[in-house]
Amino acid sequence: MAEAKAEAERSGRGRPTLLYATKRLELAIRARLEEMLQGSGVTALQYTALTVLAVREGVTAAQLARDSFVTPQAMADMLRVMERSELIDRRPNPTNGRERLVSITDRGRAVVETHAQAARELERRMTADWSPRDVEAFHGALESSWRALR
Amino acid sequence: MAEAKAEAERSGRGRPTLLYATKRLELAIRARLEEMLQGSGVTALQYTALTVLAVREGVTAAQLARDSFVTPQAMADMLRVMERSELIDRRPNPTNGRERLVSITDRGRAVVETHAQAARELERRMTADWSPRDVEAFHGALESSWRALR
DNA sequence: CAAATTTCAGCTTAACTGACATCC
DNA sequence: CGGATGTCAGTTTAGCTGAAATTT
Repeated sequence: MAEAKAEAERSGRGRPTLLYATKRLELAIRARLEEMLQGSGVTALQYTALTVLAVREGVTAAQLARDSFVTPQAMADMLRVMERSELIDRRPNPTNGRERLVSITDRGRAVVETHAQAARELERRMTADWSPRDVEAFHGALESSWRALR
Repeated sequence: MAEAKAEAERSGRGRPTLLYATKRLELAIRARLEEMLQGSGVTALQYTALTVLAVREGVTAAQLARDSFVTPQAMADMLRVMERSELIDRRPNPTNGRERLVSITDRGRAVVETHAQAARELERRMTADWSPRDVEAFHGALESSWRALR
């Protein structure tokens, strides 16, 4: 057990692992997002999904599930709720009968825009005092490590 | 709605937001951690908590909850399960009767060590081809943005 | 047939809110 | 007393597994 402690010391004076540091940041973001969305009728998870769908038209639930590392069932659950709230709609793919393509609705877009200002503020708060280079590097690092785990 | 799309374009050709990029990475890490822990009897969440407790002796549940941005009740739930599995124990603080200090047990430490190799491999995979500088910068960025949201 | 997408059903876990006792 | 800690009870949500229908 002394070894575990020594290992931790060697790897940076008790600095949390990359794995934990990522989780911790995600939890903090979720907490702040939920504050921001108080009373809006959408959850932090739904809002995050909407920001993705706002720039990604006509994608299948299965593809979204793969991108997000959740099961198709979990994604279907979320989409069903969002469809009921008319934040998204799903239409059969004309060129592939079994697929249903997901799109954001005008109402979904309105939700995103209503909170866009606050969301940008949140990101700005996270990256206050960083250079544009640093922000760019952080973006790149998050994306690159995500891709490495696919 | 054309504005939302234009905004997205301007901010980087449909690049996901920092908020989503972080969540997506966290989900990917969790999925890989759970593969790694198959059959070990601990969840990804418990394992991550154990790695923290391995380098942080004698802390209260309330403090852990604050650090992790979860409610005290959620933390209590998790600790109760881990105590039952004898991964941690809790003893009254001699200098403060109401507090119960959490410590990792030898068994908890053994779990961490059993998977330390695989966890390091996971982190290495995330940061393959990065310079030590880049890894350090990523660590710093995760911690700094977490701190900015507290 | 094999593979992929979607859906249904049932379940477990992780979180929440609210209330309350306890202790400095 | 006020503030923090811890716990109990009940609920909700998010995720899972397993199984089946459908289509390419």
